[in-house]
Amino acid sequence: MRITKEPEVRRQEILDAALQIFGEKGYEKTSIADIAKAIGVAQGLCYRYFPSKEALFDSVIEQYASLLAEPFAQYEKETDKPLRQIIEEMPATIEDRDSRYYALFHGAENAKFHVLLSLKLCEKLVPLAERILQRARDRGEVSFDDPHTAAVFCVYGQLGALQDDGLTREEKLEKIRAFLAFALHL
Amino acid sequence: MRITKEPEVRRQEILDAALQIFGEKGYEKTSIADIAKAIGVAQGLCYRYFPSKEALFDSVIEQYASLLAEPFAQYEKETDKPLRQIIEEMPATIEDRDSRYYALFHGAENAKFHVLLSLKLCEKLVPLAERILQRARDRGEVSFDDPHTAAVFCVYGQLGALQDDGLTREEKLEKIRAFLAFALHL
Amino acid sequence: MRITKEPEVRRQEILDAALQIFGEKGYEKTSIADIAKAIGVAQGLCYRYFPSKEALFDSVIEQYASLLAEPFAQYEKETDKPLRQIIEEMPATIEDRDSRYYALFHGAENAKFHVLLSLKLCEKLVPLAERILQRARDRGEVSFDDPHTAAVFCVYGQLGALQDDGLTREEKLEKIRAFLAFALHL
Amino acid sequence: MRITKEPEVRRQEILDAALQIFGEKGYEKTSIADIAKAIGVAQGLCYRYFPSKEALFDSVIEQYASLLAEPFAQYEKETDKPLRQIIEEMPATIEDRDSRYYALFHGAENAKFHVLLSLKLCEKLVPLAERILQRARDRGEVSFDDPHTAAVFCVYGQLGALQDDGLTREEKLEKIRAFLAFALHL
DNA sequence: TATGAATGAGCGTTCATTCAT
DNA sequence: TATGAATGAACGCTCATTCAT
Repeated sequence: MRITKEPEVRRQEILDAALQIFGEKGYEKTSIADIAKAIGVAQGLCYRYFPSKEALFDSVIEQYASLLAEPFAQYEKETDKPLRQIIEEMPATIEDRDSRYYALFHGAENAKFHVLLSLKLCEKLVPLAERILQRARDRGEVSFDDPHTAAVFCVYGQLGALQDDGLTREEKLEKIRAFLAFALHL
Repeated sequence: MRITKEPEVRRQEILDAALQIFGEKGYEKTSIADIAKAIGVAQGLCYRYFPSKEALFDSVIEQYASLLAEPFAQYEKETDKPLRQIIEEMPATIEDRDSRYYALFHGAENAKFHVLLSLKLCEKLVPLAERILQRARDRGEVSFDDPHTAAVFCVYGQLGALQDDGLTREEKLEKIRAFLAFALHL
Repeated sequence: MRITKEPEVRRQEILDAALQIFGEKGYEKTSIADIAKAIGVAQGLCYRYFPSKEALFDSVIEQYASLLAEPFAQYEKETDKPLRQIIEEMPATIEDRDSRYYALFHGAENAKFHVLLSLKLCEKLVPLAERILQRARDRGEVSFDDPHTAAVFCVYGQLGALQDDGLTREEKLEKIRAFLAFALHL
Repeated sequence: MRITKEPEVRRQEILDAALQIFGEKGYEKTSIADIAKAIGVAQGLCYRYFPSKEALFDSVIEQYASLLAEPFAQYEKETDKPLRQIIEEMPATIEDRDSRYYALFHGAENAKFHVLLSLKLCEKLVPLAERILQRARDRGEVSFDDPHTAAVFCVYGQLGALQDDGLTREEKLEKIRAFLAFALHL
């Protein structure tokens, strides 16, 4: 039984399955056969869309980090709220979409996948955060010299705080908000 | 020709070789055979000391992160300098030892190794930074509510800033110092 | 040079080679590489057809025991001869096909293989023998209470007698016939 | 800590542990290391007592089959009861000692071990059974031509009957007794 | 007699990748 | 575009066995 689909559709199908399975089992323990089987397709077909397993993996990380960053990018583009309010709302915004896949990312097996993805996401969030901080500075809400470094600290510091064990997600977010308000002198 | 060594010595020998090679080629492209060959020993011997390749890898990360954290731990234990001065000196201190192995960590192949190691290092640095911040607060130099979260942001923010491309190491460090002084209200 | 075959054909090819080599060298001393090499095929291919070496071995035993039992199954289905005559003819019938592979089964190396196969064969022969004895009883030729146990003794006793050393095959068969006639009160 | 023992004691200690573990895990999945560890001894020591793993295995089978046969050998040497009574008592006699280790022999893993041991045991029982039948014939209780073949059928038939599934041990033994009485014309 | 670190060869297995169809 | 049998290279790992102590 041979089902033909639009190349873009097939490509996305492979990416979706790969995300799922890489997320569950990690890079090494996932085989191309696993991915192909998950969408009911011949192994060879994956190689028409991605030159190698590693390239597929990188595409997955790239695309999924973008997906996770997207709602925040939207938010950043549209908002002109005061920074204090943004900090209040931001984490919730980010997590909206995240939570859909959140379950995947906390096994023992896939810790490395999680880490790689988180870092990629940070990379994408930094310029957004930087723009927000820039505008806040332009409006006189804050007064640091270097919005880029400030953005880096905000984003990666948040990563670290979320990584931290021992608290509920909600508690972590509350602490993040409090510290950001302090550090940015709001 | 059979050379017998003290178990601890052999174990460390394996760990050292593994660090070297994992750092050069990354986890997957490194085989146990590579490591064994590097120290002129039978493959099987590695399995007397580590139950699996993954366990060996984890031990390498663990030990090397400790090694990198050690000088800073020393520094933290002995110092009672004002926070401002610590920030001035700290990065240099950390990098002393780091630089010895620094060359290993920036290939394209081993990015994942680097990332994992950095994160492990951050884990180890957070409690040290926390203690320093605590003491500074006790001395009235700073006034945040939550030294733990502050430490997390300092350490992970620094990670992000060092990860950032496009600047020399020295420039990055300068920006880190500046932002820390600002964020901690010094 | 890549030769593709029908899965069933390939599967059988592997089974045949495996029988040959397991029979010659025994389970442990046979490697999958040996089997693959014998049919000029990549090792990995064996794992498309059998999930493990042990599963392959079991399939070999199973299939070959069936093969050896088959002529006797034929015979059982068609015959309605008196029991006395069946005993006279039976061993010869069984051994027809057996002898084709007989050479394989008497090295020192493969004793275990032989034993396992023999036992499997006995398992398959018992129900056939039971049916024969049942019919003989229905015809009043014999008069035991429990045809199943009788069949078990006939089949396994024969196994023991053939296993026994020191006589030619023909002599053993003659003794088997004589004892069966006696034990069944013919 | 180095404990020296009489060679014979050590040898037996190794045999006992090997029986235990071969019985549990089967030949292949048992390593010399397992056996050595079980008695708290260095691997190398096993090689002072047995030239190879296979030799150790064979010794285990040999010795344990003898152990199992021993009570029946005793019985055979001392008894001059009528055959009918021997048949009544025999199975119980055999199983006395057997049952001590019986638990070991019915996993899926060690089926092959069980089979090999059973066959070895049969080998050892045949001459005993033969002597008993011989004496019974001398006393005029039975009247077959060939006591050897009769013994073979009795012993191996019993093996098959015990191997058979679906009945309790007690039921099997009852059927064996009944058939033997019939087959030997008692 | 006993140790246990070390060997070294090999094995089962996996899998990314290819290619004839 | 899609299949899936086939490849081939390697890899993690095991283990019987040895040997310096």
